[in-house]
Amino acid sequence: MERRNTMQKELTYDAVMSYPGHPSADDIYRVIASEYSTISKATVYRNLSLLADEGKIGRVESFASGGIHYDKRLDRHYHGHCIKCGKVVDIAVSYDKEPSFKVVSQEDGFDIISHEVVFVGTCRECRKKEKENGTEGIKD
Amino acid sequence: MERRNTMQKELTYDAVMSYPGHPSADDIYRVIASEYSTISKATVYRNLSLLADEGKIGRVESFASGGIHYDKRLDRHYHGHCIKCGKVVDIAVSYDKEPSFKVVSQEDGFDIISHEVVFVGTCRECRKKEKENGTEGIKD
DNA sequence: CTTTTTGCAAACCCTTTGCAAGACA
DNA sequence: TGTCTTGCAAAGGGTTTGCAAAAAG
Repeated sequence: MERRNTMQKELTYDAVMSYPGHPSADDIYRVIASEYSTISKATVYRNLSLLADEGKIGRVESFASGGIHYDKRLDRHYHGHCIKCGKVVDIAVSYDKEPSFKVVSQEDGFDIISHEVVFVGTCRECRKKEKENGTEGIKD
Repeated sequence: MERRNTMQKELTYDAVMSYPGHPSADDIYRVIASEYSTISKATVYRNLSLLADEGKIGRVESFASGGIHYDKRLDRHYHGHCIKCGKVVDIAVSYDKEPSFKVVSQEDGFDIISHEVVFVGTCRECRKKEKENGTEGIKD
């Protein structure tokens, strides 16, 4: 499988690099389509997946929305997943104590490749919206 | 909203409690449908979601498959997500050092409710399958 | 030229929803 | 009774796939 360079591939990569935050595939598609209207959604999906597989961009599973988000940052860092809107945001944290895990039981035979720490919560925009609407406590 | 008990709700709960591992909604549906063939998939989905919201069963987002899995265990424990088949398995770990996180920057205004530690890797069945087929290194 | 990549549309998977009929309290 | 819950079928969203035409090397 010899890999070829195409304008669509570059547009996809550039769009991720210049997108603020953690865009979904559809976010990227819309950006590109706005200036290159004939690009296909399938092409964008394929190229994003390819770029992530090649390690050129990051791939983030959203805990909250279930969908896939992409990330220009390749270094190890932490994400917050907003339970209200599903958005993924970078979180700067440090450990008081660095954790180190020890696998106590491998009876299930699971082979650990890596671990992720995911923060779950609410983003500023969603809390602001709730405060404005004052609907926090309202149940049907 | 007064909640009512139905046979479907009990069947759903019982199916989760007796299912080994971490079934998807569809896994549970198939179990119930095999002996109570008129149950609707929507009912199972609704009841699983309800039971999880009520804290009677656990809900697990699968990193690997993107879908939702359910869990009979309600205590805090750790999961391994198989990148090959998407299965969720329990992992017994202990910390050499308990981590404690400190949020260094809240410039993004993210409000942390909880955090999850997710182990990513391969389950025994998938590694066994790979070994048998000997297809590890084969690329198209 | 050969093989990869594209665009299109349809297929797919998993989950949710609208609604009338049925079941619980 | 009143209203919560069910079953059905259809809609939904996010992503993937098959295929012929176009483009890269």
